[in-house]
Amino acid sequence: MPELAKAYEPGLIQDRLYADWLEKGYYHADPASPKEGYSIVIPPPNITGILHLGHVLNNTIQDVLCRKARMEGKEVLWLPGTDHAGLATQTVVEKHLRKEEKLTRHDLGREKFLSRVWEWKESKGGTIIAQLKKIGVSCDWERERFTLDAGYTRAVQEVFVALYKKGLIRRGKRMVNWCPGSLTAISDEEVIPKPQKSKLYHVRYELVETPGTFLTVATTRPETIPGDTALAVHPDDPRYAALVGKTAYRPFPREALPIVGDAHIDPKFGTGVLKVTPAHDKADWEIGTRHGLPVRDILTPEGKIACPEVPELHGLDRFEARTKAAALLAERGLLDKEEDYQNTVGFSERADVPIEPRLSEQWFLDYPQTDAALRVVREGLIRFFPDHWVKVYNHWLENIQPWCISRQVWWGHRIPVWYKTGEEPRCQVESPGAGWEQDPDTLDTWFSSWLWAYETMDAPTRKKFYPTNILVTGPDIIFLWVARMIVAGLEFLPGEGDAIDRHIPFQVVYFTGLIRDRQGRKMSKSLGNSPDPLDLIAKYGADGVRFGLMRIAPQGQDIRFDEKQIEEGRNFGNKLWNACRFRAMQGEIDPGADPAKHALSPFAAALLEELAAVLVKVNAALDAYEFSIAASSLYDFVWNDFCARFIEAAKVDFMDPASPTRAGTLAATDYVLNHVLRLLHPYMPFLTEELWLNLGFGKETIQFVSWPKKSMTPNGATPALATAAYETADKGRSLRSQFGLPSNKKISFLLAKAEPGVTSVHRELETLLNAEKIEVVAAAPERTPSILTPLGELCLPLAGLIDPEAEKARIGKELAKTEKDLSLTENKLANTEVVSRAPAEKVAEWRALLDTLKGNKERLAEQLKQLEGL
RNA sequence: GGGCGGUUAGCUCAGUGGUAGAGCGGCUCGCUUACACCGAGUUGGUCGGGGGUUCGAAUCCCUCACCGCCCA
Repeated sequence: MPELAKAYEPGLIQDRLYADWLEKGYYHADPASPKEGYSIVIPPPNITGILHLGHVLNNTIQDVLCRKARMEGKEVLWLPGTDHAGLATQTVVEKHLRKEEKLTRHDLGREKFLSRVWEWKESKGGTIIAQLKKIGVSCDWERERFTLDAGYTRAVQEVFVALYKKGLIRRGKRMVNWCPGSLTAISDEEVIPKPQKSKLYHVRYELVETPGTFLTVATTRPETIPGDTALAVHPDDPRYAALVGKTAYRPFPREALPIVGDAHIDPKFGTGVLKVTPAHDKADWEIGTRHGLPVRDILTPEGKIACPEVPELHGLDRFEARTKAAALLAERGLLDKEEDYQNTVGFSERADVPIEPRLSEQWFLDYPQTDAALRVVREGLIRFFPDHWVKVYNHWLENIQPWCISRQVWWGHRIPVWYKTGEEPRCQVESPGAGWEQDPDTLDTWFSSWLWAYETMDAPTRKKFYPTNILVTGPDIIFLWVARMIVAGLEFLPGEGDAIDRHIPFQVVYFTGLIRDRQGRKMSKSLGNSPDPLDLIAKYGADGVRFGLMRIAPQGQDIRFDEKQIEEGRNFGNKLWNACRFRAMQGEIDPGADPAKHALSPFAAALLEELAAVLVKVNAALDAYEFSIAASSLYDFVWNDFCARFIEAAKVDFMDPASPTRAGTLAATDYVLNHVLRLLHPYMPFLTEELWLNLGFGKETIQFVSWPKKSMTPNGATPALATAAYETADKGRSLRSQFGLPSNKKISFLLAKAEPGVTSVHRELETLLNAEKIEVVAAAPERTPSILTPLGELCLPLAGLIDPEAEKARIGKELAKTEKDLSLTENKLANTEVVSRAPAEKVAEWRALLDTLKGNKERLAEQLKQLEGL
């Protein structure tokens, strides 16, 4: 057996193992396999993305699930890939072009620009995939897909054509969310409302019929005044009802506007008078429609004022124009006042600029299958973890609006609609022939990723692996992606047969929490509070990062990240490494060790019981997707039960070749390590593989060794004695420390009134206490410090050395606590209400506690009495 | 405005009816032949406030406050 290094050094091991795993094709899923299938599709990261902690969390969870499934004997497909991210990628390449060559995409033209984007994609687009590999994910890389692959692209366009033919996709001139930063429409889901500090301008509109009198309007957007085509008031507003039907002058360009009565006006907002700008506000558009008002579009796509009649504003950016408009109003005596005001403004998710409601010609989809989508979740065919997301999902589907799917972007799936002068437009994938021009727009990237769960699979793969078992993603894309994928599955029926549960894209959705910084803030580039996972991996190893994150990520709760937690993950790996190393020092490991075949010490028996318990706990936790509970249970078992207690006690057997329980202790150790390595493998793939192979548990790999569901339970030995010995050691250590005796100094103890079982744990107790010897005596000598333990009265033979006053204080404190507990318990048992209503089981427990406390009280009182004599 | 989540030791969090737990940190010892990425000991909490149900509430109910997220 090769000697293990003194500390686990991940850097030396990870890359070598991962390359080996890929070379052996362990992660390639075989659709012809007779094994039960298990599948996950990765949420495709954006090709412009770089790895952040959210990816690490999300992908580690998927990896844990896949690795466990492999050990459970399933044929696992974890399908990876990337997303073309239309606008984001186009923006990155445009920026690059502008900086390097001072060119815009229009200078190059569509075709040349797109070939530049492809070049960029080939050289830079794989970054995040390479980074993902560093954390050890077990994806089937032979099936890596991209949303702009030829086949995928065709599928997206066919879906468009199919929905068009069903009449669900329509083109229309409507109010859309326009992003002046990236010059495209975006969907409602991509608009982020943000509170803004604005100003409310009170503007006076002169009444035409009664010159010299004014109507005051409160607005946050005076720059849109040139686009006003009416003023509106609530028809029942006593202040203004008489004015309905009259007219008022728009300040600039000066023109008479009708005053209309509209029940949607809130009389309590501002002055109760609204300026109506149908071209630049959704609500105003509706008012305009109701009253047949003209539409004046006074903004360019870039968000500049286009109104030559007002030369002061014409050509100005919308925000400059706002200030300028206010100044113009003030000059003309039409600005009553301006006041600070907080309102909510929609920002473009991508460009982070305020969106502009704008009338434009776009393609819209009326969602099909929304009822079915609600039903499959309501009926539990798709389960959400945590399930409170169901409400959010339902609310969205119940109030669903048409999806604006066209984008004024070049990089993406071009809309399969063709135009020719004098002909009706045609919707089809291929060009109808010469003279036909394709629609210049592309489709929303999500319009391609909603097919991801199955368009990434060929027919045999789909047959074996669709629907996928689980989707692991963030709740921030519940509408953008999750809900739409469900709709797509139900609409396009990619599964086999008629049953609806064969067509849903996944059976479970696990929503991860968000990773925040220590102050609870979102991680962001601008705050610089997002640590680079690759740095963390270099520092703590992939296993350390994985385990550290998983241990603190409770289901669906946001996580406050602290590097300390990753350090703990690394430390835990090292702990396990050293426990294994210590075992290896004791001789050959028996991979098939069976503790049942040997005489066991109480310590080995206790350990095996604890293993059995933790196994149940880990399995239950993982079945419920409670990853952090499983991880911390294993942490606790390995660190405390196995290392801190068992190994220390086992040293007696390890060092004594003649011990009758030596073989049993070694067998128990091997048996437990064998299970622990397997249980930890999904979390810590590299470390466990390295140990598995080095210790000789297996020759090939740990990755397909069976997943432990239950373990043996010992018989014969009395594990309770081990528990008593551990508790006795704790008390003794505390006692020695109170008398200032360092833990590394070998000292002697006396044990009076010893329990009969002591003999079988005597040597272990000496080891645990680091005692020279523990002498069993009939009675404790007077005037020695002592402490009550489950195995007897443990004394330090320090007669003459003790300070009677300090000792009295110590015992007194102990006695006081015991008395307090005692009276609490007594009172409880004296209360007939309690005794009659509490479960009998509890009452018995309290009675037993009462006896123990009574005994302790007597003995402590006796000790105190002895001290009184000093 | 509506909905959801949260508020437990200095920090990060467990704990869904029976005398408050872990890890980290702090403090004191210690390199005892697996591990200083370690060991031993120890210090930390009127469980956000108020009310209620109950023999008994961190835990169930009501209410308020504050923090975060989503939707309008």
